[in-house]
Amino acid sequence: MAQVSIKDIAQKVGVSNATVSLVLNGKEKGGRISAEVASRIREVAKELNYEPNNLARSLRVGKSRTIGLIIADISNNFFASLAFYIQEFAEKYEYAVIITNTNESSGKMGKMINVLKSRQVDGFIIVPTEDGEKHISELIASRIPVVLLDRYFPDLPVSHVIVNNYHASLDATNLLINLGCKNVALLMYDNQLPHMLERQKGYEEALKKANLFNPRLIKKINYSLITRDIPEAIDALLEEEQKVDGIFFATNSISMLGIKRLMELHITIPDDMKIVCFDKSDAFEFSNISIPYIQQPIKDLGRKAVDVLMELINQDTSTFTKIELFAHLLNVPE
Amino acid sequence: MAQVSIKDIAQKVGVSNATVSLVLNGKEKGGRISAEVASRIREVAKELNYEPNNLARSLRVGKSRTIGLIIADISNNFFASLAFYIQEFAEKYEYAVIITNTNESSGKMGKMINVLKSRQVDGFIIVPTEDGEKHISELIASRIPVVLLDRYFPDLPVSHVIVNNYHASLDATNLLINLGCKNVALLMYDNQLPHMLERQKGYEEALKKANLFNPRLIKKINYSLITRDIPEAIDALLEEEQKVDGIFFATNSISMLGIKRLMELHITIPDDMKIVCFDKSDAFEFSNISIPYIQQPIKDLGRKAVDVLMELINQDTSTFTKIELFAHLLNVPE
DNA sequence: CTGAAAGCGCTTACAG
DNA sequence: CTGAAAGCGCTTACAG
Repeated sequence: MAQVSIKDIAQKVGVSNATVSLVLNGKEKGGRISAEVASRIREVAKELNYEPNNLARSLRVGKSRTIGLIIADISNNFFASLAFYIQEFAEKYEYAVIITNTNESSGKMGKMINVLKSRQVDGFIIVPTEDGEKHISELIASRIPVVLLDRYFPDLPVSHVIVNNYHASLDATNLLINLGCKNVALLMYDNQLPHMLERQKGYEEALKKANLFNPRLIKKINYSLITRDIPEAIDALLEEEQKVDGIFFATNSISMLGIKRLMELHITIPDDMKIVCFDKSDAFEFSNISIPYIQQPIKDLGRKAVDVLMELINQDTSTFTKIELFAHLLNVPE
Repeated sequence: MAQVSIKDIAQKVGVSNATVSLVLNGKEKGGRISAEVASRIREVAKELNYEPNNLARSLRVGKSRTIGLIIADISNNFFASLAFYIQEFAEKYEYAVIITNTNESSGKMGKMINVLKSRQVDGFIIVPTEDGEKHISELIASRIPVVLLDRYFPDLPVSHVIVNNYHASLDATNLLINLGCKNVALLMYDNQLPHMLERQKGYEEALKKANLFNPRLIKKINYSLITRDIPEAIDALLEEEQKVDGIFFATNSISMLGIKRLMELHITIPDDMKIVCFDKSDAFEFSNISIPYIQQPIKDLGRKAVDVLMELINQDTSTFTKIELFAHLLNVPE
């Protein structure tokens, strides 16, 4: 509407648009603008309640100071916190964040990439979905800075910030073994994403080393059928000949429903069944049992993702940075 | 970088920019462009992998197709879901959403309003903070469409979408009364936001009608000191002469810590203490007791907020719409 | 040292 | 009916 522009200020003060722009951007040093003119410009700008139009600026300078964030499942607490921190850190760089959600659909991820591209985001932070490798590699080809977060594709020449899932899972499984479990199960998602496979690998190696590995105890859950698959998996495990005495839940969404099922069946944790979870659930607060879990450094993940992206945007090189953070076990019984 | 523009297509096909723009926007009907030219343009656009620059478009048409969403506390599950739905519905209108968080600070809310304004958002959806009335009224004065969500300021001429907090709280308190509670406490935040005061009012009226009102049983929590104030409040209630037998928790963040405290003290729910909560917490899933709670229609709140804002944006009137939805009690014991 | 002009990529009112 | 031109608000390279 009655948007005040640089032109209005220039007119009122009686100088050129350029001079106004220079002063308002603090670039007066080069073109030694008289102090009076400068202060007069600032005065009028305030008086007219001038606010710069970032759209125009972006169009001109070719940078939008906007990050496109694509999250696989924003209803998951872990990702929601991640989004929160990314926003906080981006703000420090004076970047805005457009958050979108794919609901684990690679088709939607592709669509979101295009939406955000057409809005001229300067870079992407993406938690990719399964089968999304093609979309990511196309994005890379278009030479827009990208950082993958939490999940990654080992073969793609792209920066990422992840947690060492293998080690975390190794530790978690070893904890159950050290607590005396002989038949340790794994509930994980049935997908081919490397981070999930590495959680499986950590689990397997720990058990193999202890001579306790039994492939029958790995249950794979279909993401879109969790409310059906998880109780079924738990029930199946309880019917195993070798009494299952430990479970490693590979994600917090799985642990949520898994623990719920155990409680429904009146199985006492940790007496009848010892468990370890990947990520904390809010729900832990509530229960009076202390459940060991793998704590990912969410804040650091967010910070690093933003830092790496900013480097990519600013130095305009085509190198890539791979960052791996370590997760730690919490609530370990003494 | 090698961004393909309308000009490139025009040049290659040998027509004007205008023609290309018309065709690509499906506005060929007016200016009867020959079918061959149209299809040739589309062909070349695809071939060059053309993607429109929305920034330029926005600058020209004066609409950014972007909503600024300002949330008071994104770490709260209720608001996170709200943000999620708003995004989903905005997408249907081909609007993007820039989500920002104020952490309940009105100073930050003011800052965020300016950041989003300079990015030329077409409208705002805001969950305002306490003491934020001035910022909101300034925003209204600048004639940008605004919808307040979940919270509101009764005196301000601005659209809002809220839940009838009074009725919900009346129902919740009556439930406790009907279950036989004689001394019903309220844990609420210590602020002057109308939605909070209405929750208090519903609580009070129900108890007054039943001749059970006792102002000593209202405990006000300082938002930034919840981990200290909530256990203290619970402990104080338990020392009341008249044995407190029911508690109404006015928000899910309060209920989370409140229930945790009760469990630490080994107070059995609902035998020793009956409770009702405003909003569901994920944590409920976990516990094997069924806790009655007020379910707000989160999805509808999000949908309505977007619908109202879109109307405001499109019809450019200065009327305002006040929408009130009803919440319902769930998990009510028979 | 400083102002006038060009141009970012798009759309639309207007002249031919 | 269609193309050439203007202009959204800004910044910056360039001429004076």
